[in-house]
Amino acid sequence: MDLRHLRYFVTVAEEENIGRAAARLHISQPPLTRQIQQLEEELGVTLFIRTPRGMELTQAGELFLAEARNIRALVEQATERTQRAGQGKLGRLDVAIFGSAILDVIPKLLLNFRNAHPDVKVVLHTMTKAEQIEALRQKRISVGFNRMLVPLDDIEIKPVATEELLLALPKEHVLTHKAHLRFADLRTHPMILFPTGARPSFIDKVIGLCTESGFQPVISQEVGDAVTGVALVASGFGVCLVPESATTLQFPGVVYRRFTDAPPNMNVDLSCIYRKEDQSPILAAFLLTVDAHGHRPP
Amino acid sequence: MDLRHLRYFVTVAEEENIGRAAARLHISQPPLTRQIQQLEEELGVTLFIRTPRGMELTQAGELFLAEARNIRALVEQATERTQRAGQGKLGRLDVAIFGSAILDVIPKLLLNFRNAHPDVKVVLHTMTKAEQIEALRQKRISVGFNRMLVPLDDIEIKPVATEELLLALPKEHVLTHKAHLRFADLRTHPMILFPTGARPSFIDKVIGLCTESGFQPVISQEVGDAVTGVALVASGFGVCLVPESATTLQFPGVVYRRFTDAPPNMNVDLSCIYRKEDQSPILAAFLLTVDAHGHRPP
DNA sequence: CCATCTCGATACTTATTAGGTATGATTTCG
DNA sequence: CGAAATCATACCTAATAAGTATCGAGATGG
Repeated sequence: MDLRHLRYFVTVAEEENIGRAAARLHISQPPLTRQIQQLEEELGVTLFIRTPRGMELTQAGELFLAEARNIRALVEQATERTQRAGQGKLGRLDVAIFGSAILDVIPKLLLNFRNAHPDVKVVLHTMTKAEQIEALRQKRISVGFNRMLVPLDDIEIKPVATEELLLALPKEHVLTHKAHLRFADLRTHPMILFPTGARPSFIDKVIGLCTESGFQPVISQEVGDAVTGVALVASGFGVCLVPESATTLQFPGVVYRRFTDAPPNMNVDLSCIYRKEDQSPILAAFLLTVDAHGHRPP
Repeated sequence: MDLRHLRYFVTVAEEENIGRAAARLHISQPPLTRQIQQLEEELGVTLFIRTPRGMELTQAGELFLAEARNIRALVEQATERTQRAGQGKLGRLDVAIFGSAILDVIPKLLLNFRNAHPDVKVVLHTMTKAEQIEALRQKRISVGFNRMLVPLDDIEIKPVATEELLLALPKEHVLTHKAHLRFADLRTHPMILFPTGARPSFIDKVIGLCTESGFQPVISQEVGDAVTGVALVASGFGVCLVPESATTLQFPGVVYRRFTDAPPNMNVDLSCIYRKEDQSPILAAFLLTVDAHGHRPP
């Protein structure tokens, strides 16, 4: 039995006449007669009573008509849904983020993507950098977001945003009142660094900048993420260098200051990573959204 | 797209390997490769990632796999159900009965049929003889039960049972105490006759018997059916000739008596009627049940 | 009441397409 | 680096669906 048989059968049942049905199907009458006979023979059931006026469904035929229509509708629906899935418009995307990345750029990105692809279920997973790479390789996720990524053979790195580094410091701190804040001013002030965990990471960027400026940072405390860092700033543990997006965190007693001598390398990247060989249309659509988002003035 | 495509697709998805799938399908590998390509082309969707280790479903492929399995199961179910319908094991049978036929033989018959064909929904309609014939012709019913039927061109009549006529009479009636009740004894006793309505019917049978015995019945009352007749016997309106099956009706104060001189024609038939050209397997199954039921000692 | 029409069935031919054989291209693995 | 495994391609054969012409049984209408 074929879907053709069902199509033919439904048409004959609707027209109650083989000739008219054949015309509607754009074939001639004899093959249609034969296909119906074939269907009846295969089922072992008489589906039509042949009368001199045409074809009349038997009770079994009535039942089969309902089933055939249902099956045809399901086939159409399956086709449509599969095509939508193939175009990246239907399905699921597992995305990994790191602790404090959920601050500014990524939520906007996800919101854009959800608006453009409402039937793609985006599932967020919080993972460290190492966990993200392992999860990518095991295909538990399709995209990860992170900073300070080192190239790998099988993982593509796509820059999403570059953020300037700002200084988070207590409202009453001596540096707060300087007209021109320079990076070298940090030399003697205790600093909160983050994140602990896998290297290289943001912490190395900060230490590198200090070294370039000719000093070793005075480390007050190492913490897990920017949120904790800024919380400690509020508590007077010291100052903390944070990416610009962290300014979303408004702590009472904490202010953010830009450096007036910011060198070109004094910013930190945010990238997304995915398997190089991943051809998933949903990923492709997601990367398009990332591109669209990325094109904004520096 | 064909059901073949679905079958092939599901097999390849299950084996994750075209060669093994081809073996399971008892075809060679190249045509299977082509059919899968064809399916992908028609859908416009990549269903598999080809790797040197085999075929791996894409996300769209996973979705299509679920749909394809579902469709295949439905096709199988549709086939099965249609075949059961074609064998008269599934469907609906509309049966007409007359007022008091629901007393003995017909309920037993219907019960037998329901046990043998539990998935055939039997729908009972109460109709007069004329209504039954009209409903048969309009295909609103498939079978009718009645008595005293006259042959028609398009309607087949199949005898179901022959019942002796008994006399229903009040417990205190003078005839109750006669050792040998003869038909001619009815000559002077007021009788209740039934049914009113289309002729010929049971009433004509009774009048005919009286005429044969050489008298005109004294008509006390004409009523619609046996139930009403026996009820009036209980109320003292007179005696009433009823088919044997009416003895199921046990009224206080009413007794039934057999005639000792019952002539061969002193019984009444119960028949079923159906369209001569009706080839419905459900009807055929029902008539088989009627035959099986009919074979019982007189 | 017979000619005519309608409808499905059949016989035969043609065209399409599924399936088979042989082989190629590529990757993995010992 | 050779061998094995995997899917893809080219080409041919076989199965089957579709087309043409015609038949035969009932209805229809002058």
